[in-house]
Amino acid sequence: MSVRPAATASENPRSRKGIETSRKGAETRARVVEAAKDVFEELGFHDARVADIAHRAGLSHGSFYHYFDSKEDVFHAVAAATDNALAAGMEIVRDRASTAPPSERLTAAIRVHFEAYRNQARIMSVIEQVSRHDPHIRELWQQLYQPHNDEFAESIALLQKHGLADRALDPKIAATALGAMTWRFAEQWLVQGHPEIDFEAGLEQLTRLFRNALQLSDPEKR
Amino acid sequence: MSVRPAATASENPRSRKGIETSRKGAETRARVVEAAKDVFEELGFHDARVADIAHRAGLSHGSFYHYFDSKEDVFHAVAAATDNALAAGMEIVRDRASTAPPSERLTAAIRVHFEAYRNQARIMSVIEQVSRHDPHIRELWQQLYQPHNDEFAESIALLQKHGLADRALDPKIAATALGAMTWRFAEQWLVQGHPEIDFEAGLEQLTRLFRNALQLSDPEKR
Amino acid sequence: MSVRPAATASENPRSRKGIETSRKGAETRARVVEAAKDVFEELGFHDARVADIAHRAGLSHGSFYHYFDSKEDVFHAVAAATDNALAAGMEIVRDRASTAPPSERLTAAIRVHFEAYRNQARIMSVIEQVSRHDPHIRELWQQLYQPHNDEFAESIALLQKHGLADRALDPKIAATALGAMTWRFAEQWLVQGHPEIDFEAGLEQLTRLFRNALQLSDPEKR
Amino acid sequence: MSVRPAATASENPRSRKGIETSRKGAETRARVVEAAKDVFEELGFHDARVADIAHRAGLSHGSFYHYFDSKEDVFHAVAAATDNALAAGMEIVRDRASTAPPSERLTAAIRVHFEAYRNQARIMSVIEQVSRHDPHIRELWQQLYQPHNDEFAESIALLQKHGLADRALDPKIAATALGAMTWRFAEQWLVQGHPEIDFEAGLEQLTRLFRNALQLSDPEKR
DNA sequence: TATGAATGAGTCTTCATTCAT
DNA sequence: GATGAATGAAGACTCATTCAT
Repeated sequence: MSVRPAATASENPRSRKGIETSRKGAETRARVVEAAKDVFEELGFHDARVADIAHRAGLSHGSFYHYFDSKEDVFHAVAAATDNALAAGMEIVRDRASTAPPSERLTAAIRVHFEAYRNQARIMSVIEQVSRHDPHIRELWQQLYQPHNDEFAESIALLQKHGLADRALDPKIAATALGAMTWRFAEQWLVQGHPEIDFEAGLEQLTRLFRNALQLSDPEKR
Repeated sequence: MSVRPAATASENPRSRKGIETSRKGAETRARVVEAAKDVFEELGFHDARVADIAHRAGLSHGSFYHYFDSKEDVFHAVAAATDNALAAGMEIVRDRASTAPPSERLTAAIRVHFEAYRNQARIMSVIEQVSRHDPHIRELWQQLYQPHNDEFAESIALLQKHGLADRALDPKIAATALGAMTWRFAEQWLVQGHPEIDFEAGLEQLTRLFRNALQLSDPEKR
Repeated sequence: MSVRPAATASENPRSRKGIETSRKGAETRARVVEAAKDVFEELGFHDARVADIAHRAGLSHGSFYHYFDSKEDVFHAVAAATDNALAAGMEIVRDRASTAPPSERLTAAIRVHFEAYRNQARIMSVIEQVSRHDPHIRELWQQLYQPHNDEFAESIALLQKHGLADRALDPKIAATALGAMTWRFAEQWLVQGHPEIDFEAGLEQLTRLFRNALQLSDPEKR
Repeated sequence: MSVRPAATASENPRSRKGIETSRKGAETRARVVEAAKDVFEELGFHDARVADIAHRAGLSHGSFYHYFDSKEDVFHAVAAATDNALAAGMEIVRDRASTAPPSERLTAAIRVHFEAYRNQARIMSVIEQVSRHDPHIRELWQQLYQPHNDEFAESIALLQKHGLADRALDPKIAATALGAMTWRFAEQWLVQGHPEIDFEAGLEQLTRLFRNALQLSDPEKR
């Protein structure tokens, strides 16, 4: 499922940048990416100025261009980093998932997702916005999101086959709709702080809505 | 629940602009709002230029400022108009709803929502983006959205009281999460065209997910 | 022979600029072109800044872009204007030429050329430089220059046919080489001021070199 | 006539740069000059970046400044090298010239000139451009060109005195004008590839134009 | 010698907004 | 009401050059 290709692409921009990089250079570059993430989170993409980013990275205005070709370019790097961070979280579910019963797997998956989201929430909100106008970001995003959606759809289909989930549901649509719920709810809850409920309570409610929606029943309960 | 009439939107309804609004002036103003909506849908808020809007309205660059104080100002007018259009749709549900059984009311509500969304989908996507950085828009948006959410939460609570819905759900959270699902799914489906399913099929699946999630049972079925 | 197409092209840039232009606007635009010509003559293309041009036209920095898309764009306008000015000069020769004997025609043509050049010399020097890196300018230039060269070659061929010019010369090559002499000598003489001789003396010498080179003999002298 | 040795070109031959020039250092320096020549030929002076030159020389960006003080500085070195290459060609004519009859000497001189030009044509075109704005280059160029022009003028005067050339010509002006022809024609022909004729044919025509222009007659033909 | 990180002045360009007519 | 000319602040980006290692 790895998203490497896209990530790599934005690390080797087409320009001469970074062909030969010293340790110090790599560190500075990382500092710039972090600074960019902070600034984008605070101001959004459009209102963020390259000068802000450079300044926060403790760098002169011009030095920014030693590392990135443009504001878009850093943004791609930030998105790729976020992408990687989230992907790492997702992997975990996959492994743990194999043996456990469906409802436990679901619970685990939702928890992992929200825990990952909690750390990346603000920047992801920005990424989503930008992806509407930047095909490159959109593609990067699809590459991360799509596999999970497909996998989720397959899980639903499997459960239906075993009589453990509502057979009237179209797996693809259900996966998309429930994914939409998770994603959007996470943004409202964790970024905009509404509703004001504690983490465990939110998780529990979300999980229950999921189970209900799929009419999920565990095998041993039969 | 009422959402303020359109006049509210442009902040200073009787400000410098439009003190003496002739018939022709009102028509031109309306043309500008429409043009603005088109342009915002195409380019988003930031990339839309006042010149684009004026041009599409068949107006000179400078004349734009006879009608609106700024780009923000037109945007508010556009948002208010959208707001009104959606609110009108919502009213209908309310009236029809009183006598019908819960599941029918839900079905009707979801249909109305998606039908309204279908026409306003693109501009709403833009409005959502802008609302993240524009408190005025955010407030406007809250004024529309919150009442529905509250109403929805109350309905859920009522159903729970009558034993017609899953009592383990927190009405507020459930209302928010299911609202998030509807909203986000509508955007993916109707704006981005994914998944590619026909309108009735999408409606049917969404409705079923809703019913399942709430564990909704109709009174007569008991 | 008119070079209108190219000239027109640079007057209707692809952008929205100048679609509707008032009298005042046209005047300002003309002032910008003149200012640009002055600045380019003084500093050359690369060292000329848009700010210089705007300032010399008595215009704010940003207003420049009301009339032209870029520095390149004004340059094209300047080149087109020069092109037109020279072309007008050339026309004259054509008319007068028909009846006069060859040597007189030659004398007249050389005089006209140098008189035209004298006024446009500096800017033409710049245009020549730019044309090496700007295909658009190069083409514009070719459109002016080529027809004259062809016409000159035809004249030589005709004279050869009548036994009035050295038959061992290849008309095309001779036309090109003598054109090169005229052009380059004019630049050294009229732009760089070397050698320091008066206008009539220079003209007389150049004319003699031309006549000698072609071994031109007038019909009546036979 | 001698043109200053290459050292002159880089202004401060024993300045900060190259105080202790090792064998390796000298080689690298030569590589930079060659790289610079290539880049200048391709992009012209203004569009050539120091980074390009360093890169083509297989050198790091910063190392460039071990060898040259500035972009101007390398350019001077390149110009000096070209100057030397051409001067070498010219010497040959001088030696061979003394005994041969005028027309043969002319033929030889033109051939040598074009053969030299053929190899240096592109860079010379750039040098000419730069010399318009760089007094140092202009002077360097004068130092090469002027002596030849003077020598040529003297030759013409001598021929006139012996009745072997058109006495109505001013030797200085004729030398300048014919030099202009040679120079400019060479550029059009050898750099821009127009007209498309083979080397010998071009040479033959040019030579004939020269002879005609001067009304050159060989002594033995008298 | 060599490297590449860092600098910052210099320019172009965009665009919302104002204003005289 | 309408026009389009004019403004100027804001910001992105380039590149020659310096410097610590």
